[in-house]
Amino acid sequence: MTKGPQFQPVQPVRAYQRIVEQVEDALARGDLTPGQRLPSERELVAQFAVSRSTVREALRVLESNGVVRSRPGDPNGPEILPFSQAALRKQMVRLARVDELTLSELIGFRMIMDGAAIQVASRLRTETELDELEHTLVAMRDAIDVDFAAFGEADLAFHELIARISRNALIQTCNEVVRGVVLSLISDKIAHAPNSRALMLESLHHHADVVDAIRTGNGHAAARIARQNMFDYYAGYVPDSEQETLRALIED
Amino acid sequence: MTKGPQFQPVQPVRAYQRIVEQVEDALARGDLTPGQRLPSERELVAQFAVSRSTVREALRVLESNGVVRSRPGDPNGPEILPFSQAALRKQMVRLARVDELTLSELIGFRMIMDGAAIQVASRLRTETELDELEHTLVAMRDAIDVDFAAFGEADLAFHELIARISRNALIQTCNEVVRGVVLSLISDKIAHAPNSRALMLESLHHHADVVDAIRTGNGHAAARIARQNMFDYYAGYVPDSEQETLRALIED
DNA sequence: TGCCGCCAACTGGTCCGACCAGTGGACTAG
DNA sequence: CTAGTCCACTGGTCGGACCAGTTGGCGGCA
Repeated sequence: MTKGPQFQPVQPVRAYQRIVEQVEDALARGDLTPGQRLPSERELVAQFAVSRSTVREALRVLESNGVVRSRPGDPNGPEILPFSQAALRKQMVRLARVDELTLSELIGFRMIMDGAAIQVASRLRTETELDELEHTLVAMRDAIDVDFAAFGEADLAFHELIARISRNALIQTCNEVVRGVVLSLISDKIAHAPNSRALMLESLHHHADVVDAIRTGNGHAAARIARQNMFDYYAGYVPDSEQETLRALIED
Repeated sequence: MTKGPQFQPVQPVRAYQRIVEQVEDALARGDLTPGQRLPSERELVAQFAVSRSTVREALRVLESNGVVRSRPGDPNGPEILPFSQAALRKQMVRLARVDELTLSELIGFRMIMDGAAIQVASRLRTETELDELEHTLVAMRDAIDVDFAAFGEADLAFHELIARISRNALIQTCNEVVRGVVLSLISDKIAHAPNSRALMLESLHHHADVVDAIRTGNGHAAARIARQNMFDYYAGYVPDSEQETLRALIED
């Protein structure tokens, strides 16, 4: 067993990295808040005592991370952005294609998250939130007569409301991100399904059942219905060999 | 109701962005795979017909996204990296501090993910995987006599194994990322808990109960035990006002 | 007086050329 | 055949330059 002062491998710290760190730290400390502006690039050159190239590389990193946004000609300078899921989704999309995330894994993830959100929501929901859920059901029914995109939006509103009632922003964010990734993979297939209207109707009925279960406080049943619904909705696009893992999520 | 050719707001596409897109697309198509090398910056200048500043800004974005890594003096050029959770974690940490993600939301998320993974694992596990689980329990028991960090590692190994058995890499990744975020927030508090040894022992017993439930195929019970364990382990660090949402996750 | 249109002073986006400290392979001397 | 040197090339940084676009103020017009 070796002992000693556990040295860490030291890698050179680039100048633009330290600029990024300073900005992010200021943001973490609250010295910088969304909506505020950064000085102009040329002003930052003076403050950080580096060249404009270096400042710009730091700004590109911050911009890519969704921290700031630069607009040409804006006299106020780069804008500090509020957090957005765009960056998180970017990472997940990359994870989906590089690490060969399968569709069944994404759908299984959604079944878990949505089921859990519904289970929690059935406990914490207030009467007014229950009314809101009813309203989203009406909106979904109306959307069926419009087109598939409208139905998708209404469905999104339903699940966003569920996530909000569950009082967990992380569930909400992950749900939306993964939902976006799934749809980007198979939305065209769904839209061209011959029996899309029947699918929408069935999905609507499932959602209504979920709301009923939530009303009676039966979170376990509500969650099971929701998972079953999502399975029925997506299972057709999942290879048979992968469906077993999804079925394991439906069990009582 | 307005109709018409649905014009999209057009924002200028920066040159470095199109370079980033080309590289990411090549990666998505498989023309570029992890381990391969990009041409040198000066070579990219020629291929993309832009200035070196532009190439470098694109490389900084790619590097910040965890796609490539540049090393000074490397004659082989920037390296294409395999996916890492570092970028995903970075986004979540940012989400945690900017959007004021509460500790209870993070813990609730882990309770859900870990519980679901255990539920699925109890169905899909093989005999050899069951043996592996037993081994991680032994490792945890041994680690208690070392120190808290060792116990944390053994605990991590347990949950990673669970996630692997659940056959869902997304669960695995999210679990590890969120776990990292949680620990970065309260690891110091846990390490200085006066009764840390008692906590570790109790946690070990809970884990053993989980494995027993998995062995008998009782996924529902296993998941409930796991969620209860995580609640007991972390609840002390969560404000009373937020504990209600976590309790909603333990119910039968 | 009040409105409108022009203009100048910015902004960020891109390009160029240069220098530096490293790296690593080829080449040479032993 | 090995060990040491050397040099071509790498990425990191710098400074200056030009362009197109935005913006706000100034001046002229109604």
